[in-house]
Amino acid sequence: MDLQAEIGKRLKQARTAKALSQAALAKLAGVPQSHISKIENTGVDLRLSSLTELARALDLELMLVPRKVVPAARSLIRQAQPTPISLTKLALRDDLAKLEKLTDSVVREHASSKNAARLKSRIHDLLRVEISPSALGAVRALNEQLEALKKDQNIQRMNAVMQDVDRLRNKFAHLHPDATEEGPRPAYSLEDDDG
Amino acid sequence: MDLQAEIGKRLKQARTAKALSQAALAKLAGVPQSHISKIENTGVDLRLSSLTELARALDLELMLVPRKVVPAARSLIRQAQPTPISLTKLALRDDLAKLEKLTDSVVREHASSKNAARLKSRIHDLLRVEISPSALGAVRALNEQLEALKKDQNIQRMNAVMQDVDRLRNKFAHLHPDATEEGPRPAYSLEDDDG
DNA sequence: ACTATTTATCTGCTTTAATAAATAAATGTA
DNA sequence: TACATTTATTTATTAAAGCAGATAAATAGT
Repeated sequence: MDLQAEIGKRLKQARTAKALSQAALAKLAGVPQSHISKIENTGVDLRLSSLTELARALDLELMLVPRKVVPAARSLIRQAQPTPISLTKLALRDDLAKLEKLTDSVVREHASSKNAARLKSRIHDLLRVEISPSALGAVRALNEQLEALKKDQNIQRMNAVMQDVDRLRNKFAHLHPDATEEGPRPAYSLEDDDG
Repeated sequence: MDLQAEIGKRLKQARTAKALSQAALAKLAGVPQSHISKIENTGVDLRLSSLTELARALDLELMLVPRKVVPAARSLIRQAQPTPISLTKLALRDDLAKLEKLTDSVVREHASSKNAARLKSRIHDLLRVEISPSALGAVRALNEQLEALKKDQNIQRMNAVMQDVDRLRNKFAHLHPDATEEGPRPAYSLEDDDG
């Protein structure tokens, strides 16, 4: 990949990381939106002045670094980025929120069903447990099953879901034996427990 | 100072540090010499491609660094530079070489003078001692005196110089008592004794 | 489906870096 | 001083970024 494309990619990454649209960045950096699109997609042989304006707007600074220092500098930059695990944690949060919503939908659609009420109870038990980001896939699978249940309540599928819920809950309840005994502890947290 | 000028200055510094002429760098980087002159002196709003070619030729790399990481990165870069003390050591070497030359000149011009012969002997004693870079100023002052002696031998000035030479030698001979007893040990060395 | 937002693409014009040389001026050395 | 090397300045031309908008196409949300 050539440098222009690389810089363009880096700028796009930084922009999206700050949840800015191209138009918003255009305003901040004093560069037309159409130009930003080109820079991000086809690579442009930017002038220093344009690059530094864009960088400034994205809280970046252009530096000339001695080649032998580059690995160390890269390492510094990497440390300052959100880690993949943090991103997975964010994704897990989203999917757990979705799980709760889908459960409510299923219960609402099948209000008279005892099974539905039981399912809801199971799901809520699960949401009270601290779930590791490694369970992202399993949570997603549950969500898919619930989507299907929403459309068509099937007793067998519902039982299968409840079993999966129980299995998942048991997996993480064992890791935290106090979890079931404490009060309403949040099932997930955004706090950084790296330390 | 604006960024273009700053980059130009940085590039000049890197070039001279590598003892490259503008023409030599021009060849390495594939940029005309005339352009390099302009970049270094008036600042040019360079294109990314040009800047990276110049940087590459100077063992530098362009990086986009998050603002909060910049101080740390600067620190890394500073560590990778020759330290002021190393530069002072180089300067001392130059001035000691000059001292030796000037002495020879003075002696040559006043060949029949006993004082000149004595001075030469004193200077050679001094050059056999390990002199610290902190003595750079004193060595320079001696050189100035010798420049004056070259033009006009003055008995009083010569005596003053000899006293200064003795004083300087005594200062560093005390730090290394073995220096006067060992064989012809070099008076100075470029080796890095930081470790 | 409809609407709002975002991004990609296009047009026409201006500016300036880049290109290719040449040479004047400055600096360094013997 | 003479000569070699280095740097600064100049000329003419070309390419492409930059500027100013406008709008088509894609995406996201309800």
